[in-house]
Amino acid sequence: MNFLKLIRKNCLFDDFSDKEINTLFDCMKGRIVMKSKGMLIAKEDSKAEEICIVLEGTLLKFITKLNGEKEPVGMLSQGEMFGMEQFYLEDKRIGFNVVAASEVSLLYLQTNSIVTMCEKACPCHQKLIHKALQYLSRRIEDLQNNNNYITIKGMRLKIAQLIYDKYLEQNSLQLSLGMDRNEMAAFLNVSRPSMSREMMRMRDEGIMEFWKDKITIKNIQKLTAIVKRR
Amino acid sequence: MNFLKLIRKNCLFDDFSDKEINTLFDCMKGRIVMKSKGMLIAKEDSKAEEICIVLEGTLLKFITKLNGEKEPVGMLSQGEMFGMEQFYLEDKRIGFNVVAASEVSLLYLQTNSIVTMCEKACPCHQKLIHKALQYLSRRIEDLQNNNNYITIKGMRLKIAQLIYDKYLEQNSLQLSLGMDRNEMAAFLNVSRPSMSREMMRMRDEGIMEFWKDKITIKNIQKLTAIVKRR
DNA sequence: TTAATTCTGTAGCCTATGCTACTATTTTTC
DNA sequence: GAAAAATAGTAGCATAGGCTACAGAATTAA
Repeated sequence: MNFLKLIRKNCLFDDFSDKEINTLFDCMKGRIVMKSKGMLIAKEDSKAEEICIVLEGTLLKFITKLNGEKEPVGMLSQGEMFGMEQFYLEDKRIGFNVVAASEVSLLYLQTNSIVTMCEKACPCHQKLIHKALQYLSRRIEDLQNNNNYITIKGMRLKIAQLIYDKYLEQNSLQLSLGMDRNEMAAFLNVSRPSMSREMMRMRDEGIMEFWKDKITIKNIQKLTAIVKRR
Repeated sequence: MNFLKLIRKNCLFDDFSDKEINTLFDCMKGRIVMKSKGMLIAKEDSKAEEICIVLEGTLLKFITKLNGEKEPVGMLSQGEMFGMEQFYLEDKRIGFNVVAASEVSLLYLQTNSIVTMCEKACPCHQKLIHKALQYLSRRIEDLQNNNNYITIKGMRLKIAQLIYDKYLEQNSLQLSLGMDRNEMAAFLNVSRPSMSREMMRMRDEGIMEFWKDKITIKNIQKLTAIVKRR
């Protein structure tokens, strides 16, 4: 797949013309880097001076806990990026490690030039700034929503809400969670066996069926009933 | 207190000159509005077209739950604002109600003009954009930190971490929480009696003393010991 | 000052959930 | 295709913490 198609997977660049992208690429001192699986992309206390956009492959974010254990805190797939929100902070500290989960190609762009580039205030300049503000705003919204799952009281409610949201998102009674049980438990901030136990109960009550990360909602009324009264 | 001093309490404007502020005020179609205690400032499903900065007084944010109950979700004091992060979202929906908790004076500014104003790319334009990006980034950081408390397992750990953070922040063994027990419990996402119970235990063990929202750390070693091994 | 209301601490009960195994199944590796 | 490593379900026990209810302080209102 060609470079222009790839870069448009990223939300900052999704509606720029070929010409504009080339201009921006120069403006922002773009450079493309390939890394192989397992390589360290960024250390958690390094400073963000560039945005890093995933063109191909997957990155893994993790932090090192005080006891030395590594805790995964998310992943970045095609089109996603990191380094933007840190750049504008006092210390620019990234706060997590990034490692390649597969063969990856990455695009680095100077974050700095988002604000300072092209003194003539070219039209793509404005659009890019708007996109940047949009991106950060969405991150805020996401975080506020993520809080939601963690804040929700009750195992059944957490599970139901997650499935219900995926149902709305994928608009189908057959949905894919996109994570395994461990990840799901971590995401909901509960223990895996307890979660499993409750999922089995819900299956027994005919609310849903599941196999690995595929869920089939069998009784949408019951599911909505659980979700609605929170 | 004069207008210029007041507007500089807001993080977007904290290092602009008088002249620049006046320019921006015109550019962004600034208008100042007074409201009295109890008045509704914004409804939760209205659209953000302007930023609203608190010049004087305090605003209260709350959401209406499905059962009709009002749940407070934060407050805005002098210099703080709302409406910015929502403006760049698809639907611009604010998502919470805002009501005046006291006599207030508010400054409204057209969010739109942050990106589009002064085609000549005047210097204050760039600075303002940078400030906006900074503000949003800080919000992200804040949210990520708030998650922390909620994610922490164990009553004692939650309490200890909160107090420890306040200790670092206020740099004194005698500190002020700035919230009552109910707010604190809500903030840590636990029940008030359970929290109280644990606080009493910690007092009995000589870790701390407290009276209302004032805490005195009696044994900082013990406190750090709790916090350090998470 | 008294009354009303809002905070805080206390007690006791009970359930939801964490945790530790262990097993069965599936996927990966070589 | 056998062995190894993930992944998922099950069971049982221990307990942290939720909830209700009440009492005493302290603050606010009248």
